[in-house]
Amino acid sequence: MSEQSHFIRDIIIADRQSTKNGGRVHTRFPPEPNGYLHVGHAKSINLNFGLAKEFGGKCNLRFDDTNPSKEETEYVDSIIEDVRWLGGEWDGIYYASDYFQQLYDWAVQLIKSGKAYVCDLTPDQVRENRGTLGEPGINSPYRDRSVEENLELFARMKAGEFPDGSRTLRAKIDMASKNLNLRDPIMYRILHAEHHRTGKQWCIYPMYDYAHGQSDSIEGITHSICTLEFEDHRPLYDWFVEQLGIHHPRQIEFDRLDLTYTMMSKRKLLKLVQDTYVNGWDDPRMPTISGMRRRGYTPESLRNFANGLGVSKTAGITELALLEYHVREDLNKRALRVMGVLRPLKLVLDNYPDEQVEYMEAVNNPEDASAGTRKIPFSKVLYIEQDDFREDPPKQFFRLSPGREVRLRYGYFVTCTSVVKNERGEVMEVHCSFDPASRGGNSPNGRKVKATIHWVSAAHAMDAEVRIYETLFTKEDPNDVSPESTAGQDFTANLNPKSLEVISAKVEPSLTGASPGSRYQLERMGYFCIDKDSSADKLVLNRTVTLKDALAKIENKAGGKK
RNA sequence: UCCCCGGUCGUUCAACGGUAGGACAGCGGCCUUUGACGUCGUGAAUCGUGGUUCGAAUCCACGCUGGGGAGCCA
Repeated sequence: MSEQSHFIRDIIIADRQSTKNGGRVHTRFPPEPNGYLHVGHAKSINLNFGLAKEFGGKCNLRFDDTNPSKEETEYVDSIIEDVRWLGGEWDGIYYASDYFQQLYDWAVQLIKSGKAYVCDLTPDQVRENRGTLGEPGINSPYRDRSVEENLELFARMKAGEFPDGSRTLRAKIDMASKNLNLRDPIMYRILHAEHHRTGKQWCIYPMYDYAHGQSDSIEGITHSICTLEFEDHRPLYDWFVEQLGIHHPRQIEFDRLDLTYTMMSKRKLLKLVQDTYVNGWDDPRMPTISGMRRRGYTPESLRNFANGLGVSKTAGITELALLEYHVREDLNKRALRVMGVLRPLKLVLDNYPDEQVEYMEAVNNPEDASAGTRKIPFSKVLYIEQDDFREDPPKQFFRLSPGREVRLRYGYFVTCTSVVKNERGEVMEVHCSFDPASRGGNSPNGRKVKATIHWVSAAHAMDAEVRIYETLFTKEDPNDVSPESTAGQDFTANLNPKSLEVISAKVEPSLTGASPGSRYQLERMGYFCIDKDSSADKLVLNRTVTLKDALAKIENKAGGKK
């Protein structure tokens, strides 16, 4: 199973052959600490760390912390934890803020060479002078200040003599450029804010465009991989390092990950958290790395997913099904099997001795013989899944129904003899007779049954709270707010009211003491993971993902035909 | 209106002038003490029009179409 090649790998291979950078490969993963990492970042992490590893190079974890008003230490900590969990092995942790002094010195150098100037225009005036997509901008009246004046003003900006927004340092490039990023872009703005690392040491902060390339350069980055929206910034990235005459990393852009039914905008994820549409950044419904970890995803599954994505410049949208495929594949290999009944229906074996308890042997993981077996208590009164019984079974339904025989997994063959209903006509109890010759679920005489269902002994089962998750949004594109819907509607209108369902389930007693984070397959129901909200007397399970469900598919189709 | 980048099965990625292939999804068998897993099979695509060429998904031109771009955000 070799990885597919892609254009970035091809570029790196070509660069190594050309002895550019001395054959070195050095990448970086540069998040801004203004939120939690999400599955989209996993793609970038996988790419940057993966390429470095593949070519015997290095990858830095660098925080792009140039905007103190949005950044927090909490985010730095979570990002480090998430990158580590995903398996990223960084050469070092760096911060753009470590380079503030060097960046400042370089700015002075650009002023001296006549390539930068202090501009006194207000934000509104800057915007007006910038021109439009179709028309050129006009030069700032401060564009031709003398080097001396610029030097003095810039020093005073740094010294804190001016209020926020009153002045900027701009690169002197071309106000008529077709590329708006080249119309004398702002390099520094005044921000009297407390930075999470440098405190109040600085009151001027470099803009992304001025800080990023130079930070890459300082770290000796060879390939600066970023997402497509920075394509238009590349000429500016190149311009700065060329003017400065310093090491010139190559910026390469690729398409960011977009997933159906998933919101990737950090800003909007923040809104979900702040307005409590979800229970924090690590809510298992969130596409954040921490949310997915809590939900039960494994780092391997995320890595395999990211690896299988491919890298291109086509801005597309990946189906959520691909992600689910990778979790199932990984969990199938490693998750221990266990029986649990999500929506219990009482099943009574009329011909089973009242007080008898037998211990049935069950396989822990059919995919892994070394996982061994365990004993599960079996008795006269059991719980089975409500969905596994139908009084009037449709043609394709093979499970339990009046008169029909099925197998209780690892238990016995049982035949439904009668049902007990309440006054509303709902089935409250199912009565069966069992075949003593079928102990363990073995066919006594070659007799076949079409279904095997799971169960739990009523007297021995543990109660568990199970959290069933569906997609957070009802639409493939959460941002698709139909125009007819009243103005003011935003993506929250597409929130799925059924994204979380909490139910009381019955699980086999072997789950006693299961530790938070451990993952299981509840046979026939899906993969689950023990939530951190669990306590000694209360087990809480998150459903990571369902198993593929052939019956559901059949029924959906039948229902769809109507 | 201007600039940049794209357009290959439903989705995603490959094919780098020489047989359009994989994965997921779909469909249909087989297997099955999980309607799971596994396994076998199957349908399904080069945006259009010209041109270059023995030969074009690939090169060129024009058109169509999608994404990005006018933060003192990153």
